[in-house]
Amino acid sequence: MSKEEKYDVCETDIVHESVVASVRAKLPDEDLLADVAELFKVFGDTTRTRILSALFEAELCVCDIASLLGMTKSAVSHQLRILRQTKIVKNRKQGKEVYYSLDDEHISRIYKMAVEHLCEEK
Amino acid sequence: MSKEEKYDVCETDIVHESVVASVRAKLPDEDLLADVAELFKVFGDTTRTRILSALFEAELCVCDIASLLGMTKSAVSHQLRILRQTKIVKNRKQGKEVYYSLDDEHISRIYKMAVEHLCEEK
DNA sequence: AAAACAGTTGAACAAATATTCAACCGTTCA
DNA sequence: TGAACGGTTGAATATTTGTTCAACTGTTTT
Repeated sequence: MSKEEKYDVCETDIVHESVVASVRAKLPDEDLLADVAELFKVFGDTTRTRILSALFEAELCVCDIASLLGMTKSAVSHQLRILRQTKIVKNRKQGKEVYYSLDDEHISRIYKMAVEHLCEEK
Repeated sequence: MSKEEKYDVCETDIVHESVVASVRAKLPDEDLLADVAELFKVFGDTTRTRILSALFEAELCVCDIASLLGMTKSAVSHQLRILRQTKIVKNRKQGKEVYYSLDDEHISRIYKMAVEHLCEEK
């Protein structure tokens, strides 16, 4: 146990070893944590939250959303792909148009809860 | 109304104008949306979610957290600053050590809700 | 069949962000 | 007082991520 072992990582002596050990035992596994972070990351972008709050009101095609947000269809489509991959949004093709709507009520509630929280705060 | 006005933004003819108008009227204001996105962005990082799930279990000093996550104190401190600025975490100084704990129960519930949601899904 | 349109995609670019590194501050203890 | 330690900070670097641009697919319409 040379002094050289005590780098910046600080994993010796002074740390409250017993507390750290007990917390470590209770930590959720890394896979779950990664999923949680990924879900929140999806909500953590203004463009996507704008898209979502639009879809809370109605089913919309890409062109509608683009016009609503004042963005190009391309930019919107890119973000819709992310929302689709994370199962937050689903789509339905009709003729030339692709209509998007919310996929998961469960996830919607998380989002609305946050909005309400922030509303109260003000 | 020349043809040149119809760029990629697609804000003419074919769009479902009445639907778009009614949705636009119901959209939350931009400030709120920005706040929502910002809050989620904070949760949207693996390091921060790991820190938070540790603090759910116990109050911890920076050194504890660093050792728990296998990261440098500096990296942890940078992330704690973000969590502090967004009022998700608070700190208490005692001697040389700074102890961190969760600040807002309200926000904690949002986080836990997401974790539960993802647990069920599996 | 060809033109027009809705939407997607991949590469390139620009902006945002996490970690590292080194220097620093404040407290404790010899 | 000064060395040791916990913690913070700012600049630099590396990575991630959002938007743009141009090319493309598939459907409708003439």
